[in-house]
Amino acid sequence: MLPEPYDLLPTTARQSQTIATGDVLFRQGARTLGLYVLKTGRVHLERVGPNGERLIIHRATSGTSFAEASVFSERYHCDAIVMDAGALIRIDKSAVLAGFANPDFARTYGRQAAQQVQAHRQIMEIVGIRRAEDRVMAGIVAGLLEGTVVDFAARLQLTHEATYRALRALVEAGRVNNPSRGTYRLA
Amino acid sequence: MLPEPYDLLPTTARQSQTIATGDVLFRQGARTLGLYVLKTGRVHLERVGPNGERLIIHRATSGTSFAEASVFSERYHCDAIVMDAGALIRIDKSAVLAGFANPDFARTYGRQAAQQVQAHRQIMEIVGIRRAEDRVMAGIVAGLLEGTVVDFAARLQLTHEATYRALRALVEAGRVNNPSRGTYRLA
DNA sequence: TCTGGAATATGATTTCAATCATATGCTGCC
DNA sequence: GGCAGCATATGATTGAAATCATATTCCAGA
Repeated sequence: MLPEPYDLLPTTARQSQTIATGDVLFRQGARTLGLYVLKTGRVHLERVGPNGERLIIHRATSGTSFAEASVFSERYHCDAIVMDAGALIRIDKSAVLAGFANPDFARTYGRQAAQQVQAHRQIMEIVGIRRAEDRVMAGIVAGLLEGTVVDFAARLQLTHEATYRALRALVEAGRVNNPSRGTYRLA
Repeated sequence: MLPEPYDLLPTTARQSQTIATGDVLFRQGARTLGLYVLKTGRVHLERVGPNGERLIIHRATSGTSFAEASVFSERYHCDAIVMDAGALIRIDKSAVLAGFANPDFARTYGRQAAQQVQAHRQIMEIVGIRRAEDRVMAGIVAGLLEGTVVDFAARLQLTHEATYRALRALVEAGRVNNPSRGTYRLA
């Protein structure tokens, strides 16, 4: 199903569509239609700087929403380009704006957003840790190691090699257990 | 005055207080009172991991709010410790929750939160750029260089030395102008 | 006006993560 | 069953940012 809080909006507010690599969902300056929930595939949000520099704003991954702020804007402020084919749901801007009149939707939206902000702040703190070993340890303590080590490394802004080495060092220091190939947990 | 959207809440929902270094605003597990807007000073949010590891969750700076998610929780999930003396305003949890019944407050909250999420995503993308010179350039294009270079460096998760060197390299490459000591802008 | 602290700025050295390379195990699929 | 692709894992080398050091400028405040 749709992630909170958008599951509370009328089903008429959603449009499913499949996307192919290279598709452009919207362009900087185009009138805003709403936000998107990516089911599968990959989408990049890119902005062109004042002197023509391309700048990636965000890389959306499966299960996440993007362009939420477009709901409060007349025009998109970046391009959305499909990197890997997949599927997504577009959620009407007007439905979201109307949804804020429903305290249930509004509170759920607020809770989700506040938790997301907190998670971002924590990741930024962790990414600011210089030593790979300390960073990986903090990432584990924060519960960021749930999927593959490769994904974990990307979230920590480390190469997977550096992450594997740090994991091994932590295991050798007795701070982390490695019960089986590819699984690590706090000692 | 108070930053959006909290300026829309009744003044009775606010309590001003001064804070001294070492003060503890709340502890992990304590009943939640609400969120805070820091006027001056510095506050750290810290969490204790399952095995007793101290982990900084967030470092709040002047003019920003923190513990927003506590509004949706029974207990605080981290400690708030004053690092530098200053002043702050506490905003009642119940007033915020009640505020969501007001569509104007709810939409303003939603807009603020969505924009903050976007800003965080962009900073995370920029921080993921490995080369200091590219990172600094992206930071400038994104408009992150507004205060001091020292603050800019901290936002980029670079040392200020590395940032100064990157700025000099960008100036020498003609990509950035340095009209006067301490001021840099796109060429 | 003097002084202390912070920002600006840059040089020298070190360290440690990125990069490059290689190997193995696992999984899905043709 | 075999092959392709990916995650896991680790070694060797390189490169670039951190660290350490130092100097100047600027500003606030005593």
